Amino acid sequence: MTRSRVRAAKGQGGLLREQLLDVADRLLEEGGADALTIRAVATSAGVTPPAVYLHFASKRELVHATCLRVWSSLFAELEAVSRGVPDPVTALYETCVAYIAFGLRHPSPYRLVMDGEATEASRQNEDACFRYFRDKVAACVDAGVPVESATETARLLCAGVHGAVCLLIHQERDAWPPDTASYATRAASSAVHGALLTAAHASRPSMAAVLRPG
Amino acid sequence: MTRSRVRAAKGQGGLLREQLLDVADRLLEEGGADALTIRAVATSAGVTPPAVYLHFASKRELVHATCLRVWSSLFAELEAVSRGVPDPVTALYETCVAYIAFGLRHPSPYRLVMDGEATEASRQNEDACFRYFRDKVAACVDAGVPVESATETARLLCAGVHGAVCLLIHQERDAWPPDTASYATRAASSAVHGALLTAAHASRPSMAAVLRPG
DNA sequence: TGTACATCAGTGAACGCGCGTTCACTGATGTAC
DNA sequence: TGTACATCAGTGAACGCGCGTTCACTGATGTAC
Repeated sequence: MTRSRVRAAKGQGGLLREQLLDVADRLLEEGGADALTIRAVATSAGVTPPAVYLHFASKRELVHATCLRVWSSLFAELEAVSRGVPDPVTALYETCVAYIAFGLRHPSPYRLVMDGEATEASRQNEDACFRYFRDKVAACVDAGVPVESATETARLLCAGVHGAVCLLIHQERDAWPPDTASYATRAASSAVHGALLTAAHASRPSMAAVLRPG
Repeated sequence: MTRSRVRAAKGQGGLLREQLLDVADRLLEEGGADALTIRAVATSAGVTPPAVYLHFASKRELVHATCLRVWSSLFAELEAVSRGVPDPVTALYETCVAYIAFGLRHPSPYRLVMDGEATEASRQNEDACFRYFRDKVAACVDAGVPVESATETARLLCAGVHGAVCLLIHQERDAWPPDTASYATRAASSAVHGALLTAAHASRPSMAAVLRPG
């Protein structure tokens, strides 16, 4: 709530755009998607609601621009984590851990980009995220991990990490898992093992199959 | 949209309550949580909005009652599926498949009960659902499956199946997986294998660990 | 160097909308006398 | 058997709210003459 915002200089009207996006980030982070209204963003930026329309054609575009920022920071974190990890399976695992950690650190933005309405750009980012995982799986395949289809495996993997994030976000207020961090690593481990194992031989689970794996 | 509903007889006012819940189910199923409004429910039941308040104190209570119905049908389907399956691991797997199938068949109700605001009763049902999975895992442990903690394993399992439902719901309009049904069984298989394997020895994923499992 | 003017970043007040909810009322029906 | 009355399922109109969005306006600032 910047009380008396200084009006931007003549050619610098675009400055407000960045400020609005910063505020939108913060409101989303603190109050969830419901807190992301034109009025709240404007007021918190120290400006009146119509001023928002100087930079965004509609609420939809403001939300969309906010989502693009979330995707960018997710990609940045994923790319940072697997640098310098030679073992491709470990790199895949670390990617999963980073993904889950991102979701837990930014629950509302994560939910917005995952559950929000599907624009063309959001679909592209989802695809890019999926391809990122698939490429990491492909690296494992190149190194000799037996997997039928990298694409199928990546799907199983995405389901696993996404589910872990969802459950932890939903239950974190109840302190469901005693230790969130250790659960995140176990969930990542479970997703990697499950996806690679299922994609390798895809046996129907049974006592016999579980007791004599491989 | 029952145009001219016959007014209930003197002692039978409670009949409307069931009709309202039926309508609420249908609206939720067809239009998602946003379509579940007092006005829409009343109109679709052939009644005026204030009539709803004769049977529900608030919108919150109407939604809550609708959620209870969703939980009931989920539990009924889960319980029906593992009857007569002697192998406990297979029973666990079939439970996962049924869970995912339920989510896919009722995407909006599933999302409502999983992501909706947490009332005391909704928390109890979530706990009951979790316990259902944990008991199925415990049966596997009793039969000799090596698992450190049934509770931890059930958490990994819930994350896996929930993630599979979320991703399939979210992507089904794009026909992301070519064959939804086969993906559902693979996701269930991945969740079971991943959870049991991780809970058994919990090795940090690496090339060596993946190539020499067990 | 001074002044008229176009430009541009924002304001202030209002719009229509759908929502949950309230309140005074109605009209049929079973019951007491 | 007939009638007054209490009960009960619903109606009709309206309330206040927050929302996205629009429109006419303002006032500072750079620029042309």
